[in-house]
Amino acid sequence: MSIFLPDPVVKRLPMYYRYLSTMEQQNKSYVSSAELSLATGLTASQVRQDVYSFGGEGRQGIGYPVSELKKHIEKLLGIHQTRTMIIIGSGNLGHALMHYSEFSEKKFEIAGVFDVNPQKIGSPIGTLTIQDLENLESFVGSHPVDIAILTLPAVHAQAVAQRLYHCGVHGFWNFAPVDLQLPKNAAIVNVHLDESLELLSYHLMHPEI
Amino acid sequence: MSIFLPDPVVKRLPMYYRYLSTMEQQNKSYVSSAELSLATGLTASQVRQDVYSFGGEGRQGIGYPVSELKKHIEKLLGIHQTRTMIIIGSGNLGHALMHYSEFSEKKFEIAGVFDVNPQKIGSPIGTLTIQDLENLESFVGSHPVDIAILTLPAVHAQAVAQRLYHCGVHGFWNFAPVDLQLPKNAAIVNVHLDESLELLSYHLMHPEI
DNA sequence: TAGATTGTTAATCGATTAACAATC
DNA sequence: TAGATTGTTAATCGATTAACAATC
Repeated sequence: MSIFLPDPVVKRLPMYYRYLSTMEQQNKSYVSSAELSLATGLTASQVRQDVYSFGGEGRQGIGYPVSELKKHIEKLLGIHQTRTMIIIGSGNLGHALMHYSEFSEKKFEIAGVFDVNPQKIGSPIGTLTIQDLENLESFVGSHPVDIAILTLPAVHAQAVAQRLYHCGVHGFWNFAPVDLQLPKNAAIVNVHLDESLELLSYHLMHPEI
Repeated sequence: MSIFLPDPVVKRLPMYYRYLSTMEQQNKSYVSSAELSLATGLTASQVRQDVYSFGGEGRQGIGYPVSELKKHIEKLLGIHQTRTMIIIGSGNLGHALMHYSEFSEKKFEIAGVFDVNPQKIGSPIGTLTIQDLENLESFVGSHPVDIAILTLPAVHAQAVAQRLYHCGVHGFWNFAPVDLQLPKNAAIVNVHLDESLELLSYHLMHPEI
């Protein structure tokens, strides 16, 4: 198992995983780099280089075994194991993610939802009850939590992230429009929706040929 | 105004814009590449190279004028003008984006919401009413629409995107876990939440040092 | 003037692409 | 065997970093 993977390769792993999942459902047993090239928009050469770099194995003259390669990527991504998540902030986005059905299929489970608004604390959300953010440390102390989903206002994100880090939560899926400053062993992935939309605006201004 | 900007630079524009906005609010008039380096995590050299490449101007010995640089990026991104959007799919994510308050402040307006579910059609959503997807073409024909937000099931995304493209909508903010195949003058930005979460899982598996 | 910081070219680094031998 | 396609090294391309002259 390779120690180091370049960041561009890592970022492409989920996409490979998605196409391989689709192909597996279609009972496709082997896929060539040429076919993956067509699906992903990458060059066939890059597909081969990627698979080579992350240690996947194919059969010359035949292609890559779909299920096997999928399982290999699954392990690299660590999505063969179940992850426990909590949601911080029960606003619109928090609610949407609470009910986002893709998660359960993919072994990501939501174990708690927290808010500071007294109006919301105690009210039901899915099969759970919104808890007071005051209880964060005690909850995390008694339940294993892998990932915190941050859907709270930007001004509070950094402080809450620090509290989470200090009680042992090292994974952050951050929807607040700020960059979190945490020790480098924290795993942070940002979903900056405002920036994403601004990027779309740019491409509308500057369409390709 | 530069004709071509490399993709990595374009992707950093929204981040520069965010930091410059914050600094403007703090009444900071000039910012150096060293300060931007600290904030963004990029090197000062890269900040200067970026600004140089997208045609921003600073003052030697002083730094970059915050408001001026912000306005410059604003124009590049095209977010000085108002954009009209419609939402396709009034599920959890569609609802959340409908109420996402960041938009209105930033000149992105939602003009319509569409669904195929007869139970939902006709019911209110914010200040609007959910419309039948059948009415898509007639609505777009009589209202200017810049961007379609796709929050519908993956299996229907491609077909609806094609309908939209053919009636003149060329901007797609795609939340469905598929890659859309459209003519290359279409502007597509994907928000693949499942892939984003899988990437986080990878980083949890392989923390930095 | 001295100090600070940009503007801009050149050097370096790393990612992508090309090529083709290996082999199924 | 002939054809197809991977595995792997080398070449190329482009992005980042370094350097320093220009100038505020």
